[in-house]
Amino acid sequence: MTEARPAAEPRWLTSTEMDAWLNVTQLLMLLPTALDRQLRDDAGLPHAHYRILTMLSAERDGSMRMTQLARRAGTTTTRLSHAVSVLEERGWVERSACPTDKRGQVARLTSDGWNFLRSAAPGHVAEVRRLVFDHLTDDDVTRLREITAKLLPSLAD
Amino acid sequence: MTEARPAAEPRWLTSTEMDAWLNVTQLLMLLPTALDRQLRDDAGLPHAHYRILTMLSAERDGSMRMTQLARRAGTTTTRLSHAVSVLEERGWVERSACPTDKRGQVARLTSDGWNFLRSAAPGHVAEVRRLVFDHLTDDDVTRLREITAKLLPSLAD
DNA sequence: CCGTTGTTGTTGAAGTTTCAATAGTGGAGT
DNA sequence: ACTCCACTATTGAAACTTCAACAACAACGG
Repeated sequence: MTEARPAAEPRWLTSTEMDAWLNVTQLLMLLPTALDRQLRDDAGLPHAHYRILTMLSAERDGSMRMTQLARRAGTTTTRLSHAVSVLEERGWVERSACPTDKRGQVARLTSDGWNFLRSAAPGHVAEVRRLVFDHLTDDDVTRLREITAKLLPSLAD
Repeated sequence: MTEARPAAEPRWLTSTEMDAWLNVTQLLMLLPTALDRQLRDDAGLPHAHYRILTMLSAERDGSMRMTQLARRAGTTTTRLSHAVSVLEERGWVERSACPTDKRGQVARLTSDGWNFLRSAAPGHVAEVRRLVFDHLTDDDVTRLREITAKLLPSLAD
């Protein structure tokens, strides 16, 4: 025998892959921090909470089941449960029992929630432009959409 | 006069930009969570802490000033200070006074720190491959490196 | 109908990040 | 030497996330 099974030399990253990965991880650290800062300063909530509101606002009635909302927002049910509690205290979201499944809860954007989003959106979009799209060509954007689309499926369970 | 200054209609995202942005933000939510889970389960620390160790390991003597380490790791000095306290308790990092600047502190990877990294790296690289590079062509990787390189400068202060 | 298993959503404690405040030192100008 | 401002790093409290445990209901098979 030559070597134990799990000790087989791993396939390390190539030089190009390593460069890309260093950039990606740096972006993973810096971009959320930058988005959080703008939203905290200007609107008083973290990006993850803002995201929950926008996902609700994409529904016609501004409401969604908790589990589905968690999936859409890219978060966990635990995180969502805590977050909705905060958003509920601020009056932007309301919980109600699901009529078709007694286990379920439905989160709904309140009137204040809609108003808040309308007031916060322009500043946030401006920041997203400033941080991201101002630096990219149309072709970059298309390619970014394609590449991210390839990565998402395996991350969504 | 027609309208107040800050109320000018913002430049909303185009359809393509919005698609790309939805993907990017979803990635921003899911990828760190996935990296954290693998590292917590297999190595017992979050990705941000692992990243600090790898940045130290890239230095020949495994040591760096706190502020520079924070920049390299894409974090803040506050976060780093807390993180190094944890890493120090686990025996993977040591602090010492900077000889040339009495305000400064130097973080250094210990022998245990090096050993830990050697043991954790293969599993982590495998996960990075599984989550990211297995889904991308060589051209994708090159393009990803270019696009991220365009975004980083404005994020690094 | 009953037991079993899976799903939904919440909770509390522990760990991590954020924010504001702070102490100590460096550096430039007077 | 002194003043002023910038830089370095840390601290504690509040906010957010993670993890394990749990309660309640749904869905399925016997």
